[in-house]
Amino acid sequence: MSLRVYNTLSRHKETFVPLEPDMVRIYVCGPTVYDEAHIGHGMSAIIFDMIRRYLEHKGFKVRHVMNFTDVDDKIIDRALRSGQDPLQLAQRYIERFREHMAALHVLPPTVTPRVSRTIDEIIDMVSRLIEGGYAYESEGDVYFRVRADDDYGKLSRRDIDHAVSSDRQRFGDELKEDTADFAVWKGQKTATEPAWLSPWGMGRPGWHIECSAMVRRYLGATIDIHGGGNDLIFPHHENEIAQSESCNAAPLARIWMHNGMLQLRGEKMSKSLGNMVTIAEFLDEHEADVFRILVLGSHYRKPLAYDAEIVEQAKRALARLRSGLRPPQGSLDTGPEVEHLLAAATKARVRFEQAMDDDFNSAGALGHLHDLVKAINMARDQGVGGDAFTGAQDTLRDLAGILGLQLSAAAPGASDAAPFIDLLIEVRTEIRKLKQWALADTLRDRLAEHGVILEDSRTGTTWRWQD
RNA sequence: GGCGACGUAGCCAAGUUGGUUAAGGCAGGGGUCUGCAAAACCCCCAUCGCGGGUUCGAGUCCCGCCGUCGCCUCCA
Repeated sequence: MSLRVYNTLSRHKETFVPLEPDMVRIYVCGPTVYDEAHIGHGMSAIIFDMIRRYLEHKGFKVRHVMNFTDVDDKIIDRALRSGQDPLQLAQRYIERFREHMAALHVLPPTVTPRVSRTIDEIIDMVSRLIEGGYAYESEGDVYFRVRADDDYGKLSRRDIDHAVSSDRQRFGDELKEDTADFAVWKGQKTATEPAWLSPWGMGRPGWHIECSAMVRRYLGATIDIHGGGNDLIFPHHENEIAQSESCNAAPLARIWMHNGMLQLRGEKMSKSLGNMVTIAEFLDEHEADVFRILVLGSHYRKPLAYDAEIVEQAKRALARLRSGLRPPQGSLDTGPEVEHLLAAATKARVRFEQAMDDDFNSAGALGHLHDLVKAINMARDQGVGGDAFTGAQDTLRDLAGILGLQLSAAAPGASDAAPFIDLLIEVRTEIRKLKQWALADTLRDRLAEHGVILEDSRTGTTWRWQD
């Protein structure tokens, strides 16, 4: 079955056919690095990581490019206020970002270009735009001539006149021919801001041009998928399209994918509103898989309301998925129970793929994983073991892995305390044989106080760390 | 004001090219197992914001209304 993907440009799901068979070129807008990344960035990263993993699962070779905006007004502001070098400040947050992504098990993109290292390509592109009549210099700045682009506004579905009327009230920018025009190159205003030599004097790139230049350099004129948060549709992606398509005379991206916003207390979480939870804060308290389940548990295009309760629910859902990986308790390897389990594993695989093929419906896919967990647990209760059992667990691990879930709980044996806990359990087992229930229960309760959960079963006592 | 999205059980949420029983998770209730507990398993728990319309048939299409949210300025 073929993959269908919702395209913001057409507002429809389209059958996905890459330009080159077996190869997908994808560009995702990355962060402006002037502060700690928040879980909204994490959400976006996880969504595109899921997409990339699934594409790879489908057999595509994925060339995935994500930029770091390391030259920007806010970086400059922040740096100057604290007496730092803007590029060094950006460098530090790039490193932080990478650490956080690794902690969230987000695969590193194939290439992560930065504005500060793409200046030549940007200048080249700006020059071409000027040559083509799509941009003009004005006192050291260069502006894109929006009126020269006949299909400007096609992505965000707005017409220039509206943009103009709302813009005109805010800016009285005499340097522009038209108030809807936007900067592709900004002349240097003060000696303290980073600047590079260009045909238009010292200056730095406008915000949108970097992505156009990076796409062109690392992926070519036309790519398969261009992605980002839906808050980037206008003006950022609209302007990228304008620049790239005017420069290259080719479509920028076949498919535009946009994820919904993470909202906190009913509002979009953003740095400017100051209502944010950083990735570091989240990971201080919860595992990476919890966040991934939280994000992939709803559709990527929908807004996601974040609060303590959905974190708790995601935590439970994770524990539930993990229950499917507990060892078998029997060795039954033939019979209807085994057949049922095998059928469930096959069904899970098929349904998982169907869901994911339908515009990366990860929430539906997770549901099918839960169905498989139920079948595995039922089989365990029925005494199924052997290859059929471990095979079904492999399927679970495999499918979860496509979503980027680790599912590995902190292994009980991995702690220094493990030998002592095992010893206590041995002693308690003897106590239970003597039916000294009060003492046995006390032991269990006291261990629970230290986060060690004991579970008695016919085959003995097992323990695990509290979730 | 312009553009767009969303509204499914107590909570999260899938399903909308119309068609047998509206996924799944969490919480809750009942039961099995257990010395007890935990875990697991079994059973129960919605007619899809509201009002019209199209149709043999609509959560799924159309119109209106209400509500929530996003973009229109930097933002994943």
